[in-house]
Amino acid sequence: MPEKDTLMGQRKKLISAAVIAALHSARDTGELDFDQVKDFLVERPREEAHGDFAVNAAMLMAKICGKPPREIARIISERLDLAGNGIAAVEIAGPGFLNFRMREGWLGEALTEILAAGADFGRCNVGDGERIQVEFVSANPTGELHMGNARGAAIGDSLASILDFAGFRVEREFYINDAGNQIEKFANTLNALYLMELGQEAQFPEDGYHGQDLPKLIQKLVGEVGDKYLRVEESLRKEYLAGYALKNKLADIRDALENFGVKYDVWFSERSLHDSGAVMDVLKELEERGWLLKIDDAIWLDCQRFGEEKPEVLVRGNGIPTYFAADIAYHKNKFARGFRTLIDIWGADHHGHVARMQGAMEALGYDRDRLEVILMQFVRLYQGGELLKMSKRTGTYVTLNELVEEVGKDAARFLFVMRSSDSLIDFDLDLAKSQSADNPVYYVQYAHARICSILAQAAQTDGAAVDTGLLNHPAEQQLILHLADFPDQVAYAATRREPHHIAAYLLDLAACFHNFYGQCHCLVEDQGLQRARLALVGAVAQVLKNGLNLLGVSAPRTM
RNA sequence: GCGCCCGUAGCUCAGCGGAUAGAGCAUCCGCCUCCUAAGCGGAGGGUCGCGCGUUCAAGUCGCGCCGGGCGCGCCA
Repeated sequence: MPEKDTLMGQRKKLISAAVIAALHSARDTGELDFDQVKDFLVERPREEAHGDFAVNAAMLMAKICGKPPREIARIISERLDLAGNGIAAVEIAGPGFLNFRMREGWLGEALTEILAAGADFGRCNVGDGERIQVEFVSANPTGELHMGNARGAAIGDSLASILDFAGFRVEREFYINDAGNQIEKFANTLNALYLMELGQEAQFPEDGYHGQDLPKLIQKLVGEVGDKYLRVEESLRKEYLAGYALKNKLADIRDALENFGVKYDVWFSERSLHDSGAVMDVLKELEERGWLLKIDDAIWLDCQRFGEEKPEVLVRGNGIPTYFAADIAYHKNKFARGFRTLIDIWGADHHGHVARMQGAMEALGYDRDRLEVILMQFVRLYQGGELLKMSKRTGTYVTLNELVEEVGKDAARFLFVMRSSDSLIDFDLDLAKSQSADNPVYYVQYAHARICSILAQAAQTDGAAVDTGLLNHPAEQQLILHLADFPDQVAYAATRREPHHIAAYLLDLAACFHNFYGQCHCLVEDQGLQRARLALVGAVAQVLKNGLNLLGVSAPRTM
């Protein structure tokens, strides 16, 4: 059961218990015959006419009991003990659903609970204190962050917030790829740029980095140190240049992410794994466990043992370990830090890496399922109706900073996080910029601003108690139902690791509010009714804010 | 060729094995003497890619096709 003690979860539990008791009672009298009750669902039906909660137990038990579903539903309903659990009525419907209607006033009680919980409403405990780490973006510090990184940042940060709200102990981590081939290429590029900037003969490397940010960085460096490194040995110069550039690029990345509302708990250096010997240690461990193969001077992981097509290189013939080797050491390190579950968010182009990474965890004796990888499909950029090919290497890409500047943090984050990570996003820059008022995020934010405006205009509260029983308009009841559902939505999104459900929920809640707004006035003569409605919209504002907060989107008081 | 993801309204996408498949945009028709019209109400628009299977029940699960994206390196 994803919901433990949530508002709706409590009610569902009561109904579930009542149904189970009825089934057992029927078996005791011999009316029904079965070994055990199948796991049935207590859910909120889409149709209002189908009551407050629907149960599919009768349909699931039909085969075991050898009776038609509606017959079983009748037996259950006759044996239900409705006393003391808030259930007002049950009816049999459709193919054998049991539709439950709660006692009048239960929504009022729910609203009271929501108001009491305030900023904490929506918290649940599916995580049960489990330590979980979300690693995301982890872009090479050789360039600027692009749209794909932005999507990863939005998804990762929101997921971490949702997990936290759902009772996990979460840490956000950025893995710095400050070692390996890329860094070598990076250093070569910087070296060439440095020499060129000082008017020296130099050839730009064929596989160098073309980002516009690098020449600027070199100019800045020359301004600081001049030609001091012209006369030192090339390898030392490269090391210095790479170190300088990495420090600067990393600071830029950190700033860009903070502008996007993302803050990490840990920045973890790949290089530190090499320096500390952790990479060598893990290779040794794999060897002791018998997972290594030696072919053509290279050392391979025997991936076929966990069902992969071919072995994978861990140490090249030249003695330099691959990225994969470092990544294994890295993930072992994560487990050693005490995380029960690791979540990595990668681009779809890395999917080939998933199975062997999980396999490597298995080789080290960990349960492979404790490493979860979320693959996100690409962001395709369009401008002027044309596809923009993004390439960090050739320097043609839209940066995260440009995105924040032109589209805005709120709109960009919402756009990324409202879609499932499985779906390929076609991002039309012109549309995002020019028609930003059409962005769904404003629909949600507008609902919040509208409520703040109402609350600001309301006369100060006289402190009298709110009579939630006055909220019996269908639009009011629908609103409360939506509000009450929030904790379950959080639990669901956390369990599935899918932040987009929260965005969908908020759009739904906003729609529900806007509909209510058209039908019911809050500032009315009747003071009792006004108090009740102000309490209701106050709860809506609170839930909108709580939800937007999970997505890293602001809840403006005015728009 | 093999692996992963996707295919749902004209477009972009939701959809926890359940009841009459939804939203936004676009099109059309209404709604500001009234708490923010960045809003609301209504209309049209669907062989849920195709086929077979599992199930009381399939957009949802399984298998096979078709179409698109991405991978398949002593790169990361």
